[in-house]
Amino acid sequence: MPELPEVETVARGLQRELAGRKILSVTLGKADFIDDPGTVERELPGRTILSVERYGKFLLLRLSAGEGTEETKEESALLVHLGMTGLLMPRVVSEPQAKHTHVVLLLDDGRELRYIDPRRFGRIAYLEGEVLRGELQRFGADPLEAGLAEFAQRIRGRRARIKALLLDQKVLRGVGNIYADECLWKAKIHPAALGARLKTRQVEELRAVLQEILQKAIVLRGSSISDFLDAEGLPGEYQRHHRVYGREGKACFRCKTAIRRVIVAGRSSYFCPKCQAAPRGWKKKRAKSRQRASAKK
DNA sequence: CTCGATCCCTGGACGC
DNA sequence: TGCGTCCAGGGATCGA
Repeated sequence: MPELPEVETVARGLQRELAGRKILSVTLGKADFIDDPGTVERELPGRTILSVERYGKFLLLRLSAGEGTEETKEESALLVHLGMTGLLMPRVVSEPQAKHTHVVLLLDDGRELRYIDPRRFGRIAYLEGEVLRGELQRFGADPLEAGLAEFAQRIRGRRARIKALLLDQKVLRGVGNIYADECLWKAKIHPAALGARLKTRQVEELRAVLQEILQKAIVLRGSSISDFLDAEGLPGEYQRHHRVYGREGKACFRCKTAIRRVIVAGRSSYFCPKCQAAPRGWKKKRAKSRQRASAKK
């Protein structure tokens, strides 16, 4: 599941491989996850990939201006979200296509950029000018760049649970379920804690831990827990450093207490019940909602 | 504003 | 071997 470190890894690989390459043609398979397939097919051929950047969990392929629009010089880009199972990698044309290959961009060097995504939870969109800028503005701060003041304001100004805030791309762009749990464990904050209730000290710690863990994960080329591969087709290594994610029932690395899993913000959340103290009222609230759920049946 | 529920989708795990 | 069922989860959306 590609989150910030995985997308950063792919972006770096693609930048190395694709910068300066020209797109000759576009072939689409199943296109139900593409914003406007017709626009993608029409706009991409003839464009040069200027650069590949990460923006939150998106890959941003910056493109040269289209023909006939030289005077407007509108910036344009192909946005690619890998969803849960998306892979984006250049392959030589002769190599057989993997199953679930939905987008193929033929390049001017004998290779093609292939988008493979079994579940099609990803998203692809060609955007330019004001629309592109508007789309990018919808997202919150990059967790690696956010200063303490901005970070604190984004977290403490909200009453939602910290897990929900970390996953909310309008608050911070790029954090997903795995790194949210890893960071909360390291910062000793319960996933159901309310953002507004966090102490100054905890907010500072959380920001530091986020940056430390994300940076470390980037160095190790991300986490490959199901099927993530980078632009070269290589898995990441950070899954070996996971401390809580996917470790229900196993001993906490700090205190040996059994790691537990609860649903917070609709997502599996792994935490240590001893290191990460539950907020007031949380246990009662959970019991109640579980009662409701079983009464329904 | 915040919550939970529901949908999208396929592959893998599991039970029989 | 082959079913059926459940689960994984990022994000959009909707009603409470």
